[in-house]
Amino acid sequence: MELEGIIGKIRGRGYKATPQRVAVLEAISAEQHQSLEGIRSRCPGVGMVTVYRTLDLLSGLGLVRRLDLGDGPRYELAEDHHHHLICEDCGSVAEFEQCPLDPRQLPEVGGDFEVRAHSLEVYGRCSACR
Amino acid sequence: MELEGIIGKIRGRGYKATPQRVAVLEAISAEQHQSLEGIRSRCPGVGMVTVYRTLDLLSGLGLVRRLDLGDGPRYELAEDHHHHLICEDCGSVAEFEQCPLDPRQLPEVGGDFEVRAHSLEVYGRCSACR
DNA sequence: CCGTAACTGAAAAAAAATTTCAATAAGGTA
DNA sequence: TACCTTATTGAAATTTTTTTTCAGTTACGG
Repeated sequence: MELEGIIGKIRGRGYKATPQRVAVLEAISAEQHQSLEGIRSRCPGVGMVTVYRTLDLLSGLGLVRRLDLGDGPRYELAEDHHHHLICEDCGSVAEFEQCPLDPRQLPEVGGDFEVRAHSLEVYGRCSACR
Repeated sequence: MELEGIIGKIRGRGYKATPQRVAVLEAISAEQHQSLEGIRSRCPGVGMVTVYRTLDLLSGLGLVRRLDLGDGPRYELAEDHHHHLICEDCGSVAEFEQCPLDPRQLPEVGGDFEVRAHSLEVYGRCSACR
């Protein structure tokens, strides 16, 4: 759990590491790609408004990623580089680490676009649904 | 413009090609990755509920893709295979055709996951913002 | 410690999405 | 062509989600 590092980044950028923000962060780190509801239920003491604002802040800082995998928005820690396998039948989401991007081609795609990050979602059917 | 083909697919699956659905389809095809508001303003005669339902239907049929590029949901025709360059400064969205995925690696990522499609978003800064 | 600017949260408001249901119309059939 | 059946539409109401407001609170540098 690298929460310490993330908290350090929050402070480093001039924001306060309040208990509420830390609680939201812990909630997010408990499980990847959670719904808002899931996050909220993991930090019941934090007001809804603060959860929204904290997610905005952390997304803006690039510490948290916001996903749309079909239903409502989902959130996850942006620490590690990984991608998603989304089952179109049951909606389950799995992750995989091995990035199938060809690194030689990525810099070319954009011309003078400065690439900073990327996000890949793979859709299909999971083994259980086959 | 391949609307005829898409309309054929709607009918082929047993759904009716109503004027409202065609109007929504034309609105979507007018510009890629539009917001709901943009689509609505391009087919003012179609009620909001019908727009929502049509987008659900077309997404379900795989004819339209739903995106989350940062702000609200966006939609585009799913005909052609392309990906997105999203500028984190100004929010502009560009497309590119050349898919940088290594096709040899993709089948392996999922184990027994059956891959049907994928979606790639590249984040960074556009040339204008540099 | 103190002071201050950043932060929180309850309530209210606004925005977005969904449900309901009576009326309508597409598209097959005779 | 007229008809019939069933899918579809849309206005209104409802529900859900997100944002705004603002008075009170707190983190943290000095």
